[in-house]
Amino acid sequence: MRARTFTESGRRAQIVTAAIEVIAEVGYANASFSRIAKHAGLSSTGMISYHFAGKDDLLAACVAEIEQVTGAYMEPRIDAAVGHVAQLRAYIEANLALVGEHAAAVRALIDLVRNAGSQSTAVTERLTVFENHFRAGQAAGAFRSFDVRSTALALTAGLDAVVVVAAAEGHGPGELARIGRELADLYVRATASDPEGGPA
Amino acid sequence: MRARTFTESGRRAQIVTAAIEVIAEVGYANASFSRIAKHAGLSSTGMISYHFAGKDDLLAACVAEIEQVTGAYMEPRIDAAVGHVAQLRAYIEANLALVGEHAAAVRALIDLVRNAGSQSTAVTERLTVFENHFRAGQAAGAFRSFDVRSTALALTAGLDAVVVVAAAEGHGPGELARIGRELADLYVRATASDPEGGPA
Amino acid sequence: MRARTFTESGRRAQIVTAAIEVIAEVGYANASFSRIAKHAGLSSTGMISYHFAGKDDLLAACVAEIEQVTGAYMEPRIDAAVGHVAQLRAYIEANLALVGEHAAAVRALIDLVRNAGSQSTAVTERLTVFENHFRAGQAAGAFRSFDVRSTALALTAGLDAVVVVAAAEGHGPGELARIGRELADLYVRATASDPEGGPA
Amino acid sequence: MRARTFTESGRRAQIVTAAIEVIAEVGYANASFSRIAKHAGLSSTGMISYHFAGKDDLLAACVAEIEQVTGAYMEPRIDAAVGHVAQLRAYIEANLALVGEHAAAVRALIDLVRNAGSQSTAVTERLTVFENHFRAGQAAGAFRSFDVRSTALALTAGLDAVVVVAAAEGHGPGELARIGRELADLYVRATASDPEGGPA
DNA sequence: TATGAATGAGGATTCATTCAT
DNA sequence: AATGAATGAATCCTCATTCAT
Repeated sequence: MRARTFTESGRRAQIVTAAIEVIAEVGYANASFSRIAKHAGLSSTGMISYHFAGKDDLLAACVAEIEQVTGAYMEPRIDAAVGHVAQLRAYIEANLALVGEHAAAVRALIDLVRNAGSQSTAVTERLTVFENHFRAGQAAGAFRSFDVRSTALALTAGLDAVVVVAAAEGHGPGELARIGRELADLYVRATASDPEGGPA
Repeated sequence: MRARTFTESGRRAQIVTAAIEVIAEVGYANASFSRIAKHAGLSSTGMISYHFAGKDDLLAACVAEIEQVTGAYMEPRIDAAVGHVAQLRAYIEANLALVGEHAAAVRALIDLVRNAGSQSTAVTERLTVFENHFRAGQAAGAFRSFDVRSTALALTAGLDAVVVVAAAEGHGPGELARIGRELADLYVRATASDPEGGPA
Repeated sequence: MRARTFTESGRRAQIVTAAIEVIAEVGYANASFSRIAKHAGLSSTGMISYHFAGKDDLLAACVAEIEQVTGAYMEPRIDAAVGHVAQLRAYIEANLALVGEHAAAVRALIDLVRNAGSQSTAVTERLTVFENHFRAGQAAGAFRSFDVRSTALALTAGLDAVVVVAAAEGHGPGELARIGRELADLYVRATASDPEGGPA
Repeated sequence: MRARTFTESGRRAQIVTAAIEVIAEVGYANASFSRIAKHAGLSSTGMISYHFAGKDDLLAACVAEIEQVTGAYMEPRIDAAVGHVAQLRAYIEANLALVGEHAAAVRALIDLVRNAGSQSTAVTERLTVFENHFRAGQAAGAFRSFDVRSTALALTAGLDAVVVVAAAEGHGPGELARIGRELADLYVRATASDPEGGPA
């Protein structure tokens, strides 16, 4: 029933799960210890402070938990794709598909990243992954030459926005797949290497 | 020196300016009346409540003020461009250039949009503008056929992310122009109509 | 149109009238300068502070105004009655009839008396009037022998309560007259001198 | 020393007791959390908010506590009386006697009922009790025919007023008993059924 | 006379955290 | 390991009053 990371155990995991659901429901800004404790069925917030060093610690644990869950879902799908372009497409489509499976986790993660992103190391990681992927793809001729940093930033942020809206609107798998293809098309074209000659 | 909307006067404008700077500095979540009052050199938060009906009112005034300032900067530049594609490019480049002129305003606006966006009408407007622009461009053959909603969402969110980082890093005009061209390239390619034949 | 005491003039009277209406509407506790100023069409509360030494002063002016209005209505009716018992009855019936004519004033007055009564001299006056009336009536054999103080207190407070409810329920003149007779009967019997023999 | 309801325990009861005393001292309108906390020896108002959902909750707890205390005092005395008239008299005399035992509670209760009465169910109850008592007594021939509603209202309000003043003046038991008899006489006469013939 | 901006204390409430048990 | 009471700072907001214009 309850998703739990292998590193978490018992109460910690229970609180993390509750926190994720609360963040998904009321947003990062309104996710107080009070609300989380109530959602977790705890009678006091002291319980949370006891198990976590502070709010940052709890939030970091949430990020870790979500990444564990989402990674387990997305990684095999990405790895199944062959080639830099196909993997980019696979990433995007898997991310949209993920919305259908773990809507709360996805919404919570994006909210967390937006608001507490600067502190977490886990947060900057995805950007680096994208940058490296783009650089490798460029070297292999799969992507055209562009500024990997700005591009990675723009594309991941855009993807997040689409995912959040999709999660909020509660689409079925079919519609999510369609949106995933749309966005993948968009990003693939944006980064595609030019055919011989190329544009002026 | 102080930007002010024609409808604002005296203290109201002063408070709005302070609020924008505070939001840009510490973020929407931490922009309390206390901090804003201190930043504005006011002795109490009652002053703010005196001039604004509530936090929402103040925030709305901030959005209005920023949009006034940014609109005055960007609109002529966009209007100077001819054609749907050129205008898309102009929008993006103008937005990056704006960072050099009004960094605080830009950062504050994006934070405001992210956090209080759902309430404001002004907030959803830009999305609609993009959607309409895409639709018109598609009809004119300037853009390929794509889902205007998801695309508008992804591109505006991506643009915002790049702008925020650029603002935070304090680039000079030259670097900002370069990033603007990069992003414009990215988005133009993403939305370009296919040459004859086109891809499979 | 506007009821005004001869001692009041212009702005003061306007503010007093507004204050009475506000007290009648939202109650003494919620009758802030803000609300009164708004109701009076004034743009600031400073206006009120300018014309009145303080809240107590304004409230005293309200009491005076209301007593002027209600006195003008009730006194002739009471004076028309002959005899102590008949005057008691006339007082009660006139008070209920007054509800139909000046509901707001009556409600405001009772609220004022309840909440600010201890300070005002005007407030304790009615009690004294009742006590004196009872004493005189007792001396004349119209009333039986009872503690005039407790009785005056109990009867005036009971009358007030009935008046408040009657005012709140918006009865027509007929119903108000009926209630007046009911209450007059009650109080006349309560104070009536015993027939020869008297009760056990 | 400290009155406490069986349902209350520890701090809650302590705060309720302090609140009752504060209300009795400075009145409902001025009974702020600040004052109550200070009176209870608490260092912050947060303590109160921690134990009570809000001001309404605290006030409701006060009413419940007082009713518990006063009920325990008055009920046996009323039940000991036989007959409708005797019970009316017993009620009034017990209420005055109660002032000698729990002056603060009585004053606070009346203030609470006056100001926050509309919300509480417990508040309208007494009126209904009186009305039913009168109706039953009328049917039994103990009371004359009168409008039970207006009468119940007038008599309870009058009783409250007398009680409040008596509580404020700090009478001894003897004086309170005298006032009780006075008022009981008054009310019994007011409601007594006519001897054969009846008055003109 | 009149205005309305400014003040600063006080209102209830929520917050993350600590501590004794 | 767990509890839950206690804390006190911080939140936005309303209040009556003052003061310069």
